[in-house]
Amino acid sequence: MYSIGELSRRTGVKVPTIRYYEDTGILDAPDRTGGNQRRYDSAGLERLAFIKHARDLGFSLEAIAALIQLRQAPEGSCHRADEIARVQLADVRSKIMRLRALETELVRISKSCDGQGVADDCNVLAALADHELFGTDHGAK
Amino acid sequence: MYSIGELSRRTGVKVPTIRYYEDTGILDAPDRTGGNQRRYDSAGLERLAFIKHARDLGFSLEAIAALIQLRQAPEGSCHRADEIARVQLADVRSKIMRLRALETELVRISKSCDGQGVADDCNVLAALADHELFGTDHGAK
DNA sequence: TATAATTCCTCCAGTCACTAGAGGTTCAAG
DNA sequence: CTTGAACCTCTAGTGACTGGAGGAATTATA
Repeated sequence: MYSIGELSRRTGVKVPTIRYYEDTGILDAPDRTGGNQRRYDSAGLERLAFIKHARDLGFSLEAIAALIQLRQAPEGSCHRADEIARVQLADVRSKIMRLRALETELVRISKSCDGQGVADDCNVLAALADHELFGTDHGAK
Repeated sequence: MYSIGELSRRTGVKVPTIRYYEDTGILDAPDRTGGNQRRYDSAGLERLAFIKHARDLGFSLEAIAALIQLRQAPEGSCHRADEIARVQLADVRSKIMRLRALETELVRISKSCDGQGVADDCNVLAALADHELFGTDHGAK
């Protein structure tokens, strides 16, 4: 049996976050001691590790809840789990593309500024003020 | 003079977001008509375009507020603006690296699942459950 | 066994950057 | 002068936590 702090140490999930997961229903409420403290078993530990890993991969809590549903209904189809993972992959890829464009632009901005001049003719500020310098299609989500 | 809707159309920033920017102080409160409606001049338009562009580049509103301070104190040093841009660039790069690691992992997970099996032996779920499958260093921020 | 230090409890508020809705007012066109 | 679009304020909600207050339980040490 693990206390909430022990669970936190073993999974790397902060204590208030564990309680938050319980509140939202993604983590089952564990048994309590006579003094009302949470005591987790290895199933609880496993579940939290699963959530942590999925969160680290960028899955939303909503997606994780769906994944857990699937785990608990083993006769269900794998299709949905695969779909969730593929949506997540597409999302990660689009984020990477967007960030790469930002990187290019920031490099250009930073390169043009040696940090020595006065703000009045600072290229960082000028670049930010003037859309035309690099086209305007940054807003795409 | 532009109404708030006109400003929204010209900058691509939604109306409630413009009001939100005013609330937080990042955008100056404009003059009002007799009927209490906001009317912006070209300075307001420019300022909002600046904010929009910086937001698209991933700057926080806090960082943008600092940048605006610098623009309004033209005798100040360029150094701070350059620093803010460089921090932003470093942040973008670390996000890209993290996302690339996630991409690799998600590809591996997805490839192992044809979506046809049952959840009980679905590799997506197994991969998520088992840290050991790909090492454990996903939590690095 | 007594005490001290640590960990735990609940509840509430705050973060960031918006977004949405209710209920009412003003503006511009015809 | 009427209609309908756009505007106003205010409140509350989003996601995924994070932090603090104030107090109770547990664990370690003397």
